[in-house]
Amino acid sequence: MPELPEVETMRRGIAVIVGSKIARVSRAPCKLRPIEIRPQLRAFDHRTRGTTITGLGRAGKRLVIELDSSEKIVIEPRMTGLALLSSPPDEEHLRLKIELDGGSVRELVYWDSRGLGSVRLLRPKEFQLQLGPAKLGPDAIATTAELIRERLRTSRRAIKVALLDQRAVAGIGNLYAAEILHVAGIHPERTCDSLRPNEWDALHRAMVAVLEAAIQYEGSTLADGTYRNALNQSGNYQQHHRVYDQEGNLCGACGKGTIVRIVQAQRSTFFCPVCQKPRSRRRNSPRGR
DNA sequence: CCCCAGTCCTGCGGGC
DNA sequence: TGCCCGCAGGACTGGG
Repeated sequence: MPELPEVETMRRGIAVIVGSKIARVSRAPCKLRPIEIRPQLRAFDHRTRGTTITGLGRAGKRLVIELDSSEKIVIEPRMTGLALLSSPPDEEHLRLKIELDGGSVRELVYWDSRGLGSVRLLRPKEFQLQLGPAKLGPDAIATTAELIRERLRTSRRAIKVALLDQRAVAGIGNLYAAEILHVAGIHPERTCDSLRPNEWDALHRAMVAVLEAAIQYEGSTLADGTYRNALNQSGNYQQHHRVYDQEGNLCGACGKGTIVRIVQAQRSTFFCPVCQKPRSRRRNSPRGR
């Protein structure tokens, strides 16, 4: 599931397309339901044809292709979308082709097995509206402990749930939320308003450390094998998962706890009950007669 | 403000 | 062996 590290890997992997011209945008002959493209293909092709790709960015979990027309192509892979320069995993899930001119690669393709993703062409104003600060928080890898704390410290939501809120902080999904909280030693059910300043610091440090390590390893390719880099190669960070999908395994960090799975906001949460204790309340709870 | 359930979608694995 | 069901979840929406 592409989260920040996977999308960042995609971005780096397709960097060679900068400077190329878009020759044509076309749908691949995919028999499955077409993915969402906005505007519709005709207009999309018309508005992009002949433009030059001037840069590549990332906005949280979205890939941003900047054009010299000042418009931007925003690719949102959701669960299974991939931006590829070559050899897609198969032909039947190939959804969109962006044919290129004047560079070393002939086309950029969008492949998506479940088809939940989207490809959109946005004018500057639309981009600002849809991906601006009102909709997307600061990028998880380029923010500060103070900023995160400021945004969340009065919230009564569980910290794990809040980390998935892209308006609070952008780029974290279910997998990395679990990994980050484990490294930070914070129980996923702790409410935001219960975290102390030093815990926000620990959370921020863990966030940067986990996401940067995951980028170094080119993301996580899970058992379903869906996530791949621009050249259709697997990531390697899954070998370093401490808690995600590790239910029943011994925690590698403490060697004592067994990883458990709970459900929060209809999503699986994995954690180590030894490394991530709920805040002790013994001290202040006068109980008994 | 926040929470919850439902929605989109396909592939896979468990259970019978 | 084959079929059905439920699960995976990112982002969004509508109701409470």
